[in-house]
Amino acid sequence: MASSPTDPLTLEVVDLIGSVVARYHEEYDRAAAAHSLTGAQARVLALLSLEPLPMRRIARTLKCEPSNVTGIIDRLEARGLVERRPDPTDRRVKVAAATATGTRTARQLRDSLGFAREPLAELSRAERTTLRDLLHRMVGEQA
Amino acid sequence: MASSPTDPLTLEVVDLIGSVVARYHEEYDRAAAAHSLTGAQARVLALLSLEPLPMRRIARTLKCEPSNVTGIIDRLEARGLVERRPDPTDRRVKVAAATATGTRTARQLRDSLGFAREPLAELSRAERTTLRDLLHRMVGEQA
DNA sequence: CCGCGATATTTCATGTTGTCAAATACTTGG
DNA sequence: CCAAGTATTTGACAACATGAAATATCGCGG
Repeated sequence: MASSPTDPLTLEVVDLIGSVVARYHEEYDRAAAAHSLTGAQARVLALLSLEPLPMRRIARTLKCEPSNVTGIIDRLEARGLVERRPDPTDRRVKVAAATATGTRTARQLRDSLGFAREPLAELSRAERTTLRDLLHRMVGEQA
Repeated sequence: MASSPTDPLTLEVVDLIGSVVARYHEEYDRAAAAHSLTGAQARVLALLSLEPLPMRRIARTLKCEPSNVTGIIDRLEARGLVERRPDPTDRRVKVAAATATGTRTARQLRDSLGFAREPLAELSRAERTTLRDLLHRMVGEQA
């Protein structure tokens, strides 16, 4: 190990990551609230706007119980943003898919988020590249 | 603004930050669960281990309603990790303070977190310094 | 000094998210 | 075909979050 857990520099970086995490959530929830969505609903809608997914896969991606996903999809479906489809190859599974309205909402959400997180604009292109590489190695190593 | 919201490099960094956020939560909740604490409880306990705070200040730091803090402190107090003290200068306010046990728990929590987040060790000292500076500018600009 | 508006905390009602256990429906391999 | 396994839902419950209303206290203007 390159440094002890209590190494001051490491602790400082860990704290900074904590700040970034807090900030990220704040903005994510605010953007979601602008569409009367909760953070969890927005996350699932964003997922489904990429591709339809069976309930189980959503749960695995979110690292939560499938029974939890039922409720979230229920609420999204009640608002017409998502629909449940049968899986032709396995009648047990239900595939959740974003509706046209849902896809549109997801795109607006993503745009407003990308825009809100633009403090990255304070960094130069070269700096953003460096940041990308460092973060990539971090998440790469821990995955 | 230095780049459009849909700039590919910016979007990639934003996605990476999303990964870091997810990973951070996962580890934070796991470390908290090791002490039978929820994420919110662990966060408040960590706060109070630095210095005692009035309920209102806790709410402001957590960006939530004061009525929410009441419940979290209730649960921490029931387990002897925190205590409510009167404020000598204003009898309306109650100051929440970590007990000796609470302080010890908070320290263990912090150590295990620092250790768990040691994928930072994959980065050299110079790289961690660069990362610190970049993150610092990010959160500095947006604060 | 008195009273009135502001502030700190709590309580209550309600909604969302999360867990776990059990029920139901379906698939698959022996 | 049947038993074991899988996908989803349901129900009970806890934590977290908000907002409105109640209570206690503060501080200031008159």
